[in-house]
Amino acid sequence: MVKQNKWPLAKEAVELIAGRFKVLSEPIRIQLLQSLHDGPMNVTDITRAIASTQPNVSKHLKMLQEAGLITRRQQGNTVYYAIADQSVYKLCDVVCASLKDKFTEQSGLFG
Amino acid sequence: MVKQNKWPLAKEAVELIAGRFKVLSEPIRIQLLQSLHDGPMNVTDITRAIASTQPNVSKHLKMLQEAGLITRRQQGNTVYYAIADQSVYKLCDVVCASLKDKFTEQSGLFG
DNA sequence: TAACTATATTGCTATATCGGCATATTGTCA
DNA sequence: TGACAATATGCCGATATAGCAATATAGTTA
Repeated sequence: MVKQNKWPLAKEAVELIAGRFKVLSEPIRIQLLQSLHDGPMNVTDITRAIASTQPNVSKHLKMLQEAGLITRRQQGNTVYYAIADQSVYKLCDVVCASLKDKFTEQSGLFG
Repeated sequence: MVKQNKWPLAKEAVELIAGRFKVLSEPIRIQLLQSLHDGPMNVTDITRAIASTQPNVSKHLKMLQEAGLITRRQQGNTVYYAIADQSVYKLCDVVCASLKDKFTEQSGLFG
């Protein structure tokens, strides 16, 4: 039961949709979004949380921000990022359910 | 109201999720999935429907199939592909809604 | 078997982007 | 102002993948 929008989608709409998926297509960016799930965090703490380097984290946070998925708030010389679009969690959950189904089905092949 | 799975997700789970998004991150693959929305189609018809080349269509169909999103059925010398995972439409709809919200909000900035 | 059709594969070039490193920028505080 | 801390940016080499063109493969039919 999928709520449908206008079909077929315009070419430009398709590109925007694909672009959104592209933003989410890197594990580190999924991790960043996850680390912001329970509230805003600054770059240093995020860097520790996901065990990456600060420049790399900053770079990917910027991409997420430009995509409108997170917000940036500077306070003194520390910068807090926060989730701007809760739908990303919905997307992850839908994918998780799909993957789970798939693996369950596959394991069923062996009784 | 987002149904939560186990958090934080394991590193391997994050990679699988990102991988699923990566499959959906190309406009042509979104188009392919759309063209299969109303039922199975063969490669030639799909190629016409999305105005691409046959080798390119075959390549991307293969990727979608390997990701478990579509199925392949050969009948004679024509091959029919069909949707295997309806969740992709759900994903597109969630993204569409998010994008629509974003643009609505932005247009609101101008009264 | 030969010709034909439908689909898949391979080799290629061009482009995009990742992570790492060095460094620039900006804010704070002594 | 100078030293320091937090964050951002620019450059790099390596890798991935898109689309194209040519060709291979497999099924059909005469």
